Amino acid sequence: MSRTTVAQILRSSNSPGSATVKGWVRTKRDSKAFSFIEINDGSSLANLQIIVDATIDGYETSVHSLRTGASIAVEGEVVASQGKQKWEMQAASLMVLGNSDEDYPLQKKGHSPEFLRSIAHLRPRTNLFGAVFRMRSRMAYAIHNFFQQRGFVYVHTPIITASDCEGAGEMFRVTTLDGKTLDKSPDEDFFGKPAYLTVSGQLEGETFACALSNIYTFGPTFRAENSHTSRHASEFWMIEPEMAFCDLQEDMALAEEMIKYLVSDALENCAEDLEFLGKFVDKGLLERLKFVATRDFERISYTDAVELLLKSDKKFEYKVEYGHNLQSEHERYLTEEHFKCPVTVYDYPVEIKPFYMRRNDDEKTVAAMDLLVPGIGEIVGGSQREERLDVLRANIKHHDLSEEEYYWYVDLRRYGSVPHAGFGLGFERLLMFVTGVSNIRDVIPFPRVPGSAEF
RNA sequence: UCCUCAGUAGCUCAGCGGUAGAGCGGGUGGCUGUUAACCACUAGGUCGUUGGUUCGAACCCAACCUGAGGAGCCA
Repeated sequence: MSRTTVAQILRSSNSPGSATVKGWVRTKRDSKAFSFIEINDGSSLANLQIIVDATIDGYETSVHSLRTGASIAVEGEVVASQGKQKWEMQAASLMVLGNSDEDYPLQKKGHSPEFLRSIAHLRPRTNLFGAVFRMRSRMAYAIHNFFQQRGFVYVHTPIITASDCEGAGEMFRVTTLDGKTLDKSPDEDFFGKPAYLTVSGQLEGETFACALSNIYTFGPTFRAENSHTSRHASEFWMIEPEMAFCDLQEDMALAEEMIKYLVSDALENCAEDLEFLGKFVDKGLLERLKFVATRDFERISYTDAVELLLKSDKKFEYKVEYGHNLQSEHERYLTEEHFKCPVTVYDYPVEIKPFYMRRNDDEKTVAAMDLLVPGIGEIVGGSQREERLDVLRANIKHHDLSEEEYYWYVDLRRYGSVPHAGFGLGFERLLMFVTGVSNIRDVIPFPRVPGSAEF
């Protein structure tokens, strides 16, 4: 008989009749005449309760010695439960596929996220991580839906790249030189020049936007920053749409629309997992998500934001000053205390932003934007790109970059240049926002952070 | 890179200068449909590491390691 998932059984409205389920034992309660076994196969948060009478074949040898974590296959009749769940299974036969050693580390009680991180190979078997990673999968799917429905083309930008800097942080070097040859010149290395893991697919994305109009990337990126916070990882996934014939206004509108779309999709399709997360991880989660899905976001220029911060009674650890980046505490004040909703801050001072952002007519600011959300801070960063050849060239020079290195990027401005814009969305930051999980290491299957690349 | 806090049983923690403890988990047995089941018994620890102070250190001091939180950088 083919396998029925736990989710299929639990969600059926009529009695499903006889079925075979396979999964892992979450808990077992023995009585003299029978045992209750709860199994989970990851198809849903909830477990299926199975009643095994002691009269069943092999009860003494198999069921009695069954431990938490064991994998089993059970065939039986699904019947209405006398307990608090709707359905349960009366086992006709039970097969132990693999018992679990007695030192199985997952108990039938709450564990700290730090401990679970140390057993990242087993943590998807917990309610929390099952919920988080089902949602991660759903959100990835929803991201593709969002862009595909709008006619965006999915582009795979390279993971190994030779163009350095881009102003997006420290890079990991990729090399085949070993301990003996490490002092050799990069000319003799695998690619004939220094190569790195990408920190962003944006520049390559722009080349495709300048041909296919609307594109997006969705893939891993790497930053060798030595940052120790709950919001940074060395390897993370990023979504980067890029649109030709597009200005900053349309760019901001797309970012806001996207966040709303993803939050709505989660509410619609991850109800069971969200209910769990709202109960055990973040009490205000559902309320916040519903709020974000329905309410308009705020927008404020950098200049106005600075003024607003200066006028506020709030005491900040760091001074608010025009021309400086907004500190985390400033961003959080805007989104969490002042507006109490997602806020897009736009038109930043030219000095604090990278070379490719479009200079505004005031000559003091660039057409850049950051979308801030409560609890996380910056979740999206984007800009309209500089499409004017002479201005871009001057910027490259001003930032001490080599125009030769970026000849292909400059070429886009020589052959049919168009206004274009895009943004980057940190996938894990989105997941933190949508799941209420407060540490980035708990929304990525195997986190890589400075000093740690286990599993 | 900087600042702060924490490392005691498999897990969560108490003990804070005088012979190492609890709950949960594990093992064994019992049990009336249980649901983080219940009851009884039981095994389990170089108290993160290395030095120092002391008659005596899990406890005081120093350095280091690991983890967490925050800052910066960013997504």
